[in-house]
Amino acid sequence: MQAPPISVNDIICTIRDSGHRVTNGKRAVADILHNSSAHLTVEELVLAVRKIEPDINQSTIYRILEEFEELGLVVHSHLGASAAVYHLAGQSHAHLVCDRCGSTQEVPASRFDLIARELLEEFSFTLDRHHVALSGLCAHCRENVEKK
Amino acid sequence: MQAPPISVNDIICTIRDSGHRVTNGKRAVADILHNSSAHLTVEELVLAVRKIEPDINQSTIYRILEEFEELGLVVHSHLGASAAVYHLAGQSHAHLVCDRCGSTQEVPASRFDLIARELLEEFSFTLDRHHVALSGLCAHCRENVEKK
DNA sequence: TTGCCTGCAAATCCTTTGCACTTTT
DNA sequence: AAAAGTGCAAAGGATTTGCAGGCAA
Repeated sequence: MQAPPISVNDIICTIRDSGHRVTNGKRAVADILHNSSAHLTVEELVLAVRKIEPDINQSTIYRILEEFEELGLVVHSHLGASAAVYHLAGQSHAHLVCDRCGSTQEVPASRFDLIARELLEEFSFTLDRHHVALSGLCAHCRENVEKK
Repeated sequence: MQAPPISVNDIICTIRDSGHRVTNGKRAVADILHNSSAHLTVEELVLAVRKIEPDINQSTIYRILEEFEELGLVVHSHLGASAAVYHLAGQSHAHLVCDRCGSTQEVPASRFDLIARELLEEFSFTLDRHHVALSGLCAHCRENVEKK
């Protein structure tokens, strides 16, 4: 059920095949996302990309990410914090976000196969398992709450 | 598993008990949220509250909602659209948000009891079932995608 | 009276957009 | 050369904040 890992080359080919153009900026974004298992904010992405392409502009990053999302290469989530985070679609996982401390854990997307099937059958809703973000309390914050 | 319904009076008492003050603005916000099963944006809430308290300011609404959330009376979700939506915690349900058309369906929170238990056991994560928002495709948009 | 609450306006943060210029194809 | 991509700056929307005055306790 897990999508196969996507190489930087796969990304480049997908861009070209879709009729879009391959630029240094896109190569750099693909590179960063591929070499980072984390979920990055646009700001973090900009800083990272500038180590490769120093003159890249933030709005260009936004536009590249928009294109990558349309191509299904990238997904983003709102993890409670204000800014959205992005990562490659191949690294398919859900986020568990702690309401208190903001920490996040990742859960394999396959864990949502069952509920995805239920939602499809009962609500005709096709869950995007690349894009699940669940709120709650992490173990640590849970303890602190209970001590009160 | 469903939280008991919260009356406007319960809300007022919770505010007072917590040491916060009860104001007309808070009463109005409690009233609107209680009488609306929908999930409201701050803007919608402002318009609704102004029918009761014409001079209320938007930033006051934000501050009231912040307080209500801290007290556990209210929860908000980011339903993909830009603005967050708020509703009473007692009206416990998850949102299914269509990525294409933005439509939302509600699902009883109890549907997430099983996965909540799994997440707790395997990841020590306490899911907040009041705050689940899942992305995907609604039946209608699903059809359109397949026709392509 | 005390100090929490509010209105107002300005600030901030994240994201989008218009336009002229530069690349990719 | 044509079209897509980019930098820059400005606009946009959502949310937060500082401060002076107003109101609940």
